[in-house]
Amino acid sequence: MKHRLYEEVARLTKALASPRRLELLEVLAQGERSVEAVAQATGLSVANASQHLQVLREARLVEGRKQGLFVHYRLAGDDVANLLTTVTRVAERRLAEVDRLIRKYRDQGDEFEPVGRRDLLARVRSGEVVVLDVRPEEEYRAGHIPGALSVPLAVLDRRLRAIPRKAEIVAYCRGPFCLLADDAVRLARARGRRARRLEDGFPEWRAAGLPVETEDPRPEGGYR
Amino acid sequence: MKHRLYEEVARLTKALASPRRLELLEVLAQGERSVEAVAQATGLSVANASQHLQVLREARLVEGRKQGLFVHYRLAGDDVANLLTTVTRVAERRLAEVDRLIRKYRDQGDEFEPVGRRDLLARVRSGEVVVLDVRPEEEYRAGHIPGALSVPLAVLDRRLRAIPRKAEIVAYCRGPFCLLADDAVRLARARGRRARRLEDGFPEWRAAGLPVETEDPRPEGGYR
DNA sequence: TCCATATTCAATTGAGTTATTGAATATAGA
DNA sequence: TCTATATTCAATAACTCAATTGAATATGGA
Repeated sequence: MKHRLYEEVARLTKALASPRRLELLEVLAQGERSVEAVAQATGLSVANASQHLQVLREARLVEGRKQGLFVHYRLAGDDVANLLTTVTRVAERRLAEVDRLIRKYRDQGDEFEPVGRRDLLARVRSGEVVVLDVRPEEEYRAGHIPGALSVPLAVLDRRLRAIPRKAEIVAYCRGPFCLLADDAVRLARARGRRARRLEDGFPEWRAAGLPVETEDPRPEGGYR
Repeated sequence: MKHRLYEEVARLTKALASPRRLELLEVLAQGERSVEAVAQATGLSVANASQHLQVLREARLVEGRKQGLFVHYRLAGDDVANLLTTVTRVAERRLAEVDRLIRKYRDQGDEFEPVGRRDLLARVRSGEVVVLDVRPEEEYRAGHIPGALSVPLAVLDRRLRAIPRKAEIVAYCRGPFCLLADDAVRLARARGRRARRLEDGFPEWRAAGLPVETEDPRPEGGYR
């Protein structure tokens, strides 16, 4: 009956699996607080805070105590505070590791130089690279590099999983001074991918007389 | 910039928030394993195991090493194994606490005696108790106790949240020898609710000439 | 080169989660 | 009793996750 325990552990980790609730716990780690005080401290709406607190209570990570109009919540025990610091420490270590990797790559030299326009087309065709258009979708529809997928920054993290790990990612946006592609590259690298930005952007591509696609041959992106 | 870290911690706990993945980690804690070996050990399909392993890899909880046809996965570090035991220990303690509470209540006497038919109707009307019909939905539709909600066992855990904590829960099923209601009561108590079963079941209720409802006045249950 | 095999991908389906909104409930005090 | 206030409830819409299926990819050996 090992499953029973896994279920229980998962109930607990599920309650922890939300940045909001982690923040709530952090607040409660400082001491007992009313719902409103918690909401204030975290910037959540009162109703939302209340619901999150109930999730935490069902997982027995916090306890509530009603006194007059107020319900005072607090951590359910020292082991909860411990758990919180343990999991945070592991996350910090992982994060530091990622940073270290990135720095190492960056120092390695031209592996992470921006990509030139000339190289790109052939490498897209060969499947060696995946080109991401990280501009808003309307701009993509109005014209984009052939074979590029429309992946606005907001959905990149989610879509990343659907892109083969071995492919190198090349992101582009509106031009050399637009930062969208830089953000995309940073995120992709943080997830362990090889990623570069196109040295300039789509306007320059078009201006150079290179081919442009206006219909999307794989709607929502061939990958997912 | 505290949010950045909460996001990171949540990425990690999200990866842990699945009984399947916890089981995978447990297997990998014993040593390096190929995808197929992991699938075998856990009873998951290979594709499913592979996907879960990738989630774990994105969270940097495991690492993969390709060798020939096989990819060998292993835990990403000692801190992962530690985290795993820490979170399990907390869950165990919570679980034990719940058991203790239940036992305490049970020993307290008639608070947890089954409910008699006579008492029930008045208490439903007063809102003092919530009556749950835990039989399959077809049976509920064919006739049930007035005011009862249809909550088959499979969805009970989910629906429980929508039932006010202060209300006592009374569950019934097919009769005194049917165990559905017992399971429901056990689950509800494990979630910290006051819950009892009806001493017998619906057939006896009907046989006693008590009122029966056949249309559902609050479809899918008035609560959620 | 072709084949067998381990793994991953891509799409789909159903289920669960989150934030938001407005209403309901409960309590203290006038 | 009525009122003001803290909290919770209920419903909804948008998003995210899990399992399944069949196809695609990569590798080692015949």
